[in-house]
Amino acid sequence: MEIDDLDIKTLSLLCQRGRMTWAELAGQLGLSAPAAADRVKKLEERGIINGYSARLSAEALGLDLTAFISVTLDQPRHREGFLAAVQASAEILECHHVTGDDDYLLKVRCCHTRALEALITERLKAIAGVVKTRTLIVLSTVKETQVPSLDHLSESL
Amino acid sequence: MEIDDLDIKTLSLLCQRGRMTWAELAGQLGLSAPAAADRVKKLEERGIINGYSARLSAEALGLDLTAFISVTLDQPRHREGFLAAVQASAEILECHHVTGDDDYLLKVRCCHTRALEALITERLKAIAGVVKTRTLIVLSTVKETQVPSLDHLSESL
DNA sequence: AATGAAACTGTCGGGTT
DNA sequence: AACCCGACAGTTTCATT
Repeated sequence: MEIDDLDIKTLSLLCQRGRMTWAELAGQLGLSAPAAADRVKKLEERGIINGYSARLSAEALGLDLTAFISVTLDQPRHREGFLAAVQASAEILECHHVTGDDDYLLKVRCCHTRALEALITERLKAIAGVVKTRTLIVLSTVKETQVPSLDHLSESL
Repeated sequence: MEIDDLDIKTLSLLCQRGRMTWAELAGQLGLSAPAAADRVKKLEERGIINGYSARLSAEALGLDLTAFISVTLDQPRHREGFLAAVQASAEILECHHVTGDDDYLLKVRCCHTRALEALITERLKAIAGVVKTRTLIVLSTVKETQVPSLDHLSESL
C-alpha cells in the first residue's frame, strides 16, 4: 500500500488543524468532501493516523520546567518496578531505553524546581535499582514538534 | 481565572479524542452541548488549548529510528545559523537549549541508521560552530506522551 | 471519485437559575 | 456568570451513477 502526495498533504493539514471539517479539507485537496473523508478513514484504518488530540500549552497550565533525566539501573531484575513507576508518574512525559553510559532517558515536565527535586529524590531515587540519575534542565526550547518528518516520503508537495 | 475540575476533565477527554462532538463531550461532562462548546471555546481563548492535531504513527510511516543528539557550539556567534538549520531540518523534532556539558539536546526521528548518519555528518557537523555531537540511539520507547500532567491541577477528578 | 438526499452536528439567540 | 432549550445553517454520511 502506497502513500501518495495527497495523503501527505492530508496528514500535514490534519496535523495543523485536527478538527477541520471534511468539506474544508476537501477544498484544500481539490476533492469532494466524501472523497476526502474516505482517504482519512483509510489512513486511520492503516494505523497511520492513530487518533486526534487537543494541543495543550504547558506554560498556560503552569508547567514551566522541562528537564531530561538519565537513569542508570544496577540490575535487570529491577526493570519491571522501574517501568511501572514511570508509567504511574504523570510528570514523566517520555521514557526511552537508550544506548550510551546510562540506561534510560526521561523527559519530564513540572511546575518548578521544587517539584523537580521531589520527583528526583522522592520518586526516582526511591525506586529499587536506580543507582544514578543525571539531570539536564531545559533553558529554552527552540523547536518542539510531535509530528515526524513527512518530507522523506515525497519530493513534490 | 481558575481552572476547575470540569476543565481538567474536558482537557483530558479532548487529548484522547480530539475530534469528539460537543454532544459526546457534553455527555461525559454531564452538561448540554452548548455549555460544553462554551467551555472549550474559553479554554481555546485562554490559550490553554493551542489547537488540535492528528496523531501520526512514526512506525507506520517508516520512521523506525529515534535518537537524541547532544550538540556543542564553540562560539555564541554561530547560534543563529545553527538554529536556522535546526528549524529547516524536518528530521529534527525537538531542539532544547540545556544545562550541562553540552549546549543543545536534539530529538530526531528518521528511517534508518544511514539517514541518521547523513543527518549527523552531512547536516549537523556541516554547520559552522558545531564542534562536537554525542548521539544516543533509542532502543525502545517505554512511554511517549505529548500531554503535560494534569494531576497537579486538581486532586479530585 | 462526484452527486444528491437524509441525519446529524455546530452555532446562535433567548430565557432560566 | 454559567447553563439549558429550541431553531437554522452547515456538515457528515450513505446510496447511487
